Amino acid sequence: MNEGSSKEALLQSISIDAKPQNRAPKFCPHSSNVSCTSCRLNELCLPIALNKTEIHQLDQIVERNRPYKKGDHLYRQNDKFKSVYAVRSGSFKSYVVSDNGVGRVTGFFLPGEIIGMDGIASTQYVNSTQALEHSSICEIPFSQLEKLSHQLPNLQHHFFAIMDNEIAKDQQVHTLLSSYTAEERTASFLLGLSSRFARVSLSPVRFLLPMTRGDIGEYLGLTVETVSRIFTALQRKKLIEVNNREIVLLDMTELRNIIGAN
Amino acid sequence: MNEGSSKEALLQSISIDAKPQNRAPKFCPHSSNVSCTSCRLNELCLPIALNKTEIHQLDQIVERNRPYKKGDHLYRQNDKFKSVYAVRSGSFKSYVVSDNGVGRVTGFFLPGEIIGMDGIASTQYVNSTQALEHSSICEIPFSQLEKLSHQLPNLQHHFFAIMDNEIAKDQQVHTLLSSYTAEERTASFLLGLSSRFARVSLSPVRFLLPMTRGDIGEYLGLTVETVSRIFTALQRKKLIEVNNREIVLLDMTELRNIIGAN
DNA sequence: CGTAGTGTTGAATTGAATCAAGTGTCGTGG
DNA sequence: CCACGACACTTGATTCAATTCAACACTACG
Repeated sequence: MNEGSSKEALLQSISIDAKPQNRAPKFCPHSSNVSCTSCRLNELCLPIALNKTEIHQLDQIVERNRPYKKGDHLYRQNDKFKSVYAVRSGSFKSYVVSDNGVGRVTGFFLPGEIIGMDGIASTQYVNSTQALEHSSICEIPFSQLEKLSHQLPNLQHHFFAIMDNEIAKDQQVHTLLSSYTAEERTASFLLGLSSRFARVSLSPVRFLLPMTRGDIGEYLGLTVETVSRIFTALQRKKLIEVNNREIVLLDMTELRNIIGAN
Repeated sequence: MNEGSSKEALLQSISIDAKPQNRAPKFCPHSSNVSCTSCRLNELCLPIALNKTEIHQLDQIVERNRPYKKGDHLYRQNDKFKSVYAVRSGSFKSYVVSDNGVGRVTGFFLPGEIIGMDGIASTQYVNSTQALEHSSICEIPFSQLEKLSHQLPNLQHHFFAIMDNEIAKDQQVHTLLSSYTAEERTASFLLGLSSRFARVSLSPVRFLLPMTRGDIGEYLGLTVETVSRIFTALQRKKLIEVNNREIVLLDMTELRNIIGAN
């Protein structure tokens, strides 16, 4: 249905760093961009649970790098661990490549989400992470974050919580992979994306996939072909509508039932 | 081969709280048991990276509960999050049960390992955790651990690292489940156990499985039947020897090749 | 405009699940 | 101390979901 236009609209809505507002840096004159205080994501990101003064302190250690373009690496497997990153706009994927060249996608990251927490233990990153589209991030040198955490109990607690969410998320994936069928995995994946888009005030029923079918397959433990087939199957059942990267969730209830049935 | 005796020997060696030593409490008079300082696991557990004074402070907040017997729960899904636990002896499994009654094992825990870090974020445990055999644990009230972490940078850092290991471990499982065959998963599982036993100075080639085939299956995303079949297949190939719960790894190199081949 | 990357669809194959029947093991109570 | 019952494990036959192999269409970018 009226292809071009709806697609454009979507493309706009999905791109977080849209147009107008958030230019002028306020608290971080050395930065080319918004401070944590004025960042629209501060309700989701590290600043959550911090008061004004505390956020200001956090601001001091955040480095706002140049934008990354599609395919650019944030870091690579075995690089020395140095920072964690908060996605400001765009999206990223983490992946590992085993010796024999088989790749596996370990995660996708949307705005407001934290990247790079693997590596704290080992002092090296265990994943590679690259941008899926034009994206921008905030870099937070971990040693400084750690130091600041001593002074700000809220920050320490919050950071524990973030890491813990990571664990919880991984365990959900564990469940997903160990007992779900291809259809259940795919439905669950779409619903997961949906609520993550909702978190950043994007439509939970209409969005563009930033990743390829191949990426999805490597993440869900399925082949490209299977992912593609499931998409068409779900479309045939009128649960979703697919046009290339554009997804419309037509029947969230029924999608949830697919998983709930398990 | 000479069943009874070898099995007894194993049973002894696997049971961490063996016999002689570690009785008399040293630093913790209120405890019925050893202090962190004198605990044989202190090289693996939380005290790592702490100095004597710091360990003593940690000691103050550790509660050494009565032993748990097989099937006893440490906590259940949705219980209010209160503590993390360090396994002193024995073993535990974590699991979730979905609405329809299908269970999934989310992890196994051996001596020196930390249980209960799910829940920090949500304030409720997301798993249930129960003893697989007679076991004892150290309970560490999290609020106090958090407070102490402010004072002891080493502890904070170490705890970050522990959580991070948890993440790394989950990601390995992710890989395992998303692209490995039943045989690869099983081989990987056995090798994983092997090195965890080695960590606590038990034989890495000869050990007793504390869990059932069913547990293994629920953990690896396989059925009981498949796990059983793979065990016999690996035995036929002379890579392992199986007698009920007793496992002997005959050819670790070849077991690693099974995985490496992927 | 052409080429590489991305996505779809079909047919054949296969690895693991399911169904089914049976043996082995352990803990409990008589 | 033995017998019983519940649970744990094994093995075989069949089925089925997802992979593999193969061919082709679409899209997007230099």
